Formats: sequence, structure tokens, C-alpha cells
Amino acid sequence: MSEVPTTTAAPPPASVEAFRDRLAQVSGQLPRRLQQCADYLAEHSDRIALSTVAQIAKGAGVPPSAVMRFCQVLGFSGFAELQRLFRSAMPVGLPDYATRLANLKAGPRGAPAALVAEFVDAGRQSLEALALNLSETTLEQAVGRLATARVIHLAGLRRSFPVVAYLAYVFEKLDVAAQLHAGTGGVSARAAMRPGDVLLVVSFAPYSAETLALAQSARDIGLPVVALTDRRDSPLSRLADTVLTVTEVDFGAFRSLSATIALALSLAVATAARRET
Amino acid sequence: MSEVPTTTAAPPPASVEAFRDRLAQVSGQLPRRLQQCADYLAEHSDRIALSTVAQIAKGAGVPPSAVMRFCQVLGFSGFAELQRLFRSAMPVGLPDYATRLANLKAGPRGAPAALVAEFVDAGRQSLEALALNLSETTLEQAVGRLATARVIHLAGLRRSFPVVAYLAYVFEKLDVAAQLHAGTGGVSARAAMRPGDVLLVVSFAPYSAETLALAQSARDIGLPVVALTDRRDSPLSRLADTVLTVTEVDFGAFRSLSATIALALSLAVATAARRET
DNA sequence: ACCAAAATGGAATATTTGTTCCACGCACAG
DNA sequence: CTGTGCGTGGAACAAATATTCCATTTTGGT
Repeated sequence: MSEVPTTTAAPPPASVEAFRDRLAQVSGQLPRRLQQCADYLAEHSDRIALSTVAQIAKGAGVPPSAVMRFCQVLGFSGFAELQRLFRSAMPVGLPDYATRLANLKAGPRGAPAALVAEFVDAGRQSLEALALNLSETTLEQAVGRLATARVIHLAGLRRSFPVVAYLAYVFEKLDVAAQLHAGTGGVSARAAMRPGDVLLVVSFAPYSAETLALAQSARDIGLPVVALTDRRDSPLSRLADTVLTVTEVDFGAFRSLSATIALALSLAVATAARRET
Repeated sequence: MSEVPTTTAAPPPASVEAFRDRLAQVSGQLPRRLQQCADYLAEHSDRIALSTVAQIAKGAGVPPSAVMRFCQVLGFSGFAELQRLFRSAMPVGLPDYATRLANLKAGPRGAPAALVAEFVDAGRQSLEALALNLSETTLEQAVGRLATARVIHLAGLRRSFPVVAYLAYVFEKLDVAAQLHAGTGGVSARAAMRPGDVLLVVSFAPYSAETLALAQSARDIGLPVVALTDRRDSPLSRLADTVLTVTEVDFGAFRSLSATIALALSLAVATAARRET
């Protein structure tokens, strides 16, 4: 009955991170064999997902049963549960993605498959750049403006149009009032904007004069303007209150919009989430 | 004794690449169930490393024994050998880029930055999956159809609309005759389609009835239909002559479209390039 | 319409792998 | 020196999984 040993009862780590923490925590106050397990797994945690108990045990220089005990000390029901944790945390692109990409690129010059590889690569780089260069404070500010808006007006032409079109769809699904200004109607769009609204404008070089004009209109009326653009010193920057920048790596003359859409989508979902609270 | 069937003896693929080649090689001249296996594995080769026979079989919609036969047809002794191949090709360890993402994700629950991280991750995974599962022959076929078309008709609604909207923009820039059928005009769209044209339709689950109807119309008239969808056995597959599949990893209820746009863009550029020659 | 060959699905079996259990040994306290 | 308790290792057990086999269905040719 009087349980509660010093190592507490049994909270099984729910993430790889939590697993590492727990590992560091118990390390040093373990029996000899279990310490061997801890040391080995700390060093080779990447093998957990694919190896069997026997392989781990051999690697650590202990019998399989020691590995089992170790898993249970950490709070898992057994090795299977630990392995599940690591398998689910694995990236889905399992086989050698890099070599596959290289092979595709190496194909016939201008072949469709080679093009796909290029665009995939460009998209991936764009996404990574987004993650690295993201300004959390600016993002926070943008969400704040959008969350308090009565109606969110969406503006974007040419290559930006798909982005705002998707935003319009997503906002509708999320039950957020949004209006898409896609056509040539700078005039009608202006008429639709009311105090309390916000304009979310997406534009990249070369900046469409029409989009810039719409942003100017919003500013004239006194509406906050949130801009999604490619450079901090773009023409939009002077017109916008909040400027989110996305550097999209392009291949040839075209961009895959991956990072732009990812950011736009995040904006939309974050906005909807904040409204519900 | 006198073995040597027409499909030669048994050279088991020694690399992931060789496996893909062999897959494309035998595809099309296989019995129904085995073809299902081939299709499924071509699209989800990333699951081979971690799944069990039963899971693969369920995913492909065939009994486990069919999967076993398929493995043997490819030259493997069984599924275990195939799985070994894919496991050995797996990347080791978790990329440090993942830790950067993990930090962002670890932020306040539902914080905008965390959302960005999720969408970036989903987009990146989708792109990798696209590169890995791309069927070069199908892609080639699609480009072939599009390149010889008089006019390319574009159809896609809801979440697919941004994709076709972008395609319309890109085709215009590339000087390729394309027409976007976005509105409700199933009738007007039908009237616009002429012999020699091609319909490029983009649709994901849940498949819009309108889009499917348009594809059916094109087929009735005798136009080739190229489909960009999420599953090989989607309703579109029966209506389309060429089916390109993209598995987009989604976060929450929304998708970043990264892979879809990358593939669409590649199609457009490749089509334009082929026309000029 | 019939037959032969191929394909199919599911049940039976083999194998691999995870998990539990218990006899033994070692250390330490009395 | 001896008893108690924890740690240990291997063997027995259980579960999951791969693989084979064969009765039945389907296919393709004449």
C-alpha cells in the first residue's frame, strides 16, 4: 500500500522531448544494468524506432529482460509502448528523400520529373526559411488586428490571388467574416470597407498598382492594414500597419507559394482561435 | 525443374530506386489485386518501413496474402525482405531542423508561431512525400496530353480552387491557352469544350459534385481528362484518363497545398516547355 | 458453353518478437 | 556468520506477425 518510492509512480513520457528529460532525470541513480540501458539509449535514441528488444539489448550489452525493466522504470508498459512513441514521432518521408530528389533532378533536362524536384526543393527551402525568419511579435500583432476586426477584407492579384482565394475559403469554413476583393473593382471594394474592418493585403514584386491603391484607400479611411509581402522595404510597407515578410524561393520565373500559404493559413486559424475566446 | 517464366527468374531490387523502377516496370501487366498493391505502394512507399503486412493490405484494399504474392513477384522472398530494404534506407536521427520546429511548436498552446510551425512541418512532409511517391510515367503521360491540347480547361472548387486559379495565371504567363471554370456554370463550361481540348481537374475529398459532373461532361464529349487528386481510387479516377495523386499532410482541418501546387506548377511549366519544341 | 490455367481469399502454420516469471547471486545489516 | 532484499539473467510464455497452403472463383481461350 505505502508505495511512492522516490522515483514516483508511473508517468509515461508523451513525447520524445519528455523522454529525454526523464532519461536525464533518472540517470545516475539507477542499478548498473539499467544505467547501461539509459546510457545506450541516450546515445542511440534514433535506433529505438526500428530495432527490436534483442538488438537494443545487445547494443547496450545487457540481456533483453534488463531493457524491459528499464522501459517499465521509465513508466512505459513495455518496450512496445516506447517504440510506438518514437515511431509516431518519425518524419513521414522515410526513405532517403535527399537522394531521391537528386536523382529526379539529374534526369533529362527539362523533364517533368526534374521540374517537380526543383519545385519541391524550392518549396521546402521556402518553408524552412519561413520557420527561421519568422518574427513572432509581428505575427502576434497581425493576429491581434485580425481578431478584433468586424470584417476582414482580402486583397491580392496575379500570383497572390490564389493565396487570398484560399484565405477566403478558410475564413468561411471558420465562420469568420471575410470579403474577397479580387476583381477590378477598386471602387466597389472601397465602398464595402467600414470602420472597424481590417484589410489583409497580399502582394509581391512586381506590386500590382491596383492592390497598392486598395491599400491606400483603406489607409485613407483609417482602417488597419496587414500586409503579407516579400520584402520589408516593399511599397506595401509604407501603407501597412503590420508587415509580414515571406521570402519565397523561386525556380525559374515561378514560385510555389508554399511558405506564403503556410503563413496565411496560420494567420487564419490563429485569428479564428482567438475570436472564440 | 524447368523454371524461367516469361517474367524472368528473380532479381530482388537492391535499392529503393531499383524498387521503384521495377514497380513502374511491372505496373500495367499485373493481375487486379497485385496491381492494387503496386498502386498503393507506389503512392505510400514511405509506409513500407514501419507498417505490417496487415496494415499495407488494408490500405491497399487486398487480403494479406495478395501482398505476399506481390512481394514475391517483385523478386523478394517475402515482405520481410522488402521491409528490410526500406528500413536500411531510412535516415538516422532526427534532423536539427526538427528541433527548431519543436521549439516553435512547444510555445503557448495555439499560439500563432506554433501554428506556423505545424503548417510548415505539414507542408514540408507533403513535399517530401510528393518527391518520393511521384510516378514519373504518369506525369509524363499527363504532360503529353496537356501539351497537345488546343485549349486546357481548368476545373476545381473549394480548397482546390486556389490551385486552378494559380494554374490559370501561370498558363497565361506562359502563353498557353487555358480557361478557368470556377463558377457554377456547369452548362456554360460544357459549351466551351471543343474536340481537341483537354480538361485538367483538381479535386480532393470530399469531392465536389459539380467538379465530378464537369469531368463527366468532358468524358462524354470525348475529351481527355487529367486529374489531380488525393487517392488513386477517388471518384475522379473512373472519369479520368490520367490520374496524378498527391497526398497532402494536413494539420487540423486544413491543408497547406504545398505539394499540390508544386505538382501543378511543374505540370504547367513542363507543358509549356514541350509545346515550344 | 466448356475446359484449363491463373488468381484469389482465408484459414492454418511458422516464425519472430515482446513480456513475464522465477531461481540464483551478491551485498549489506544485524 | 546468516538473513533479507534487491538486482540479475535466462528460460518459459504470450502475442503479434509473416508466410504458406489449398479450396474456390475467376479469367481467357476454343
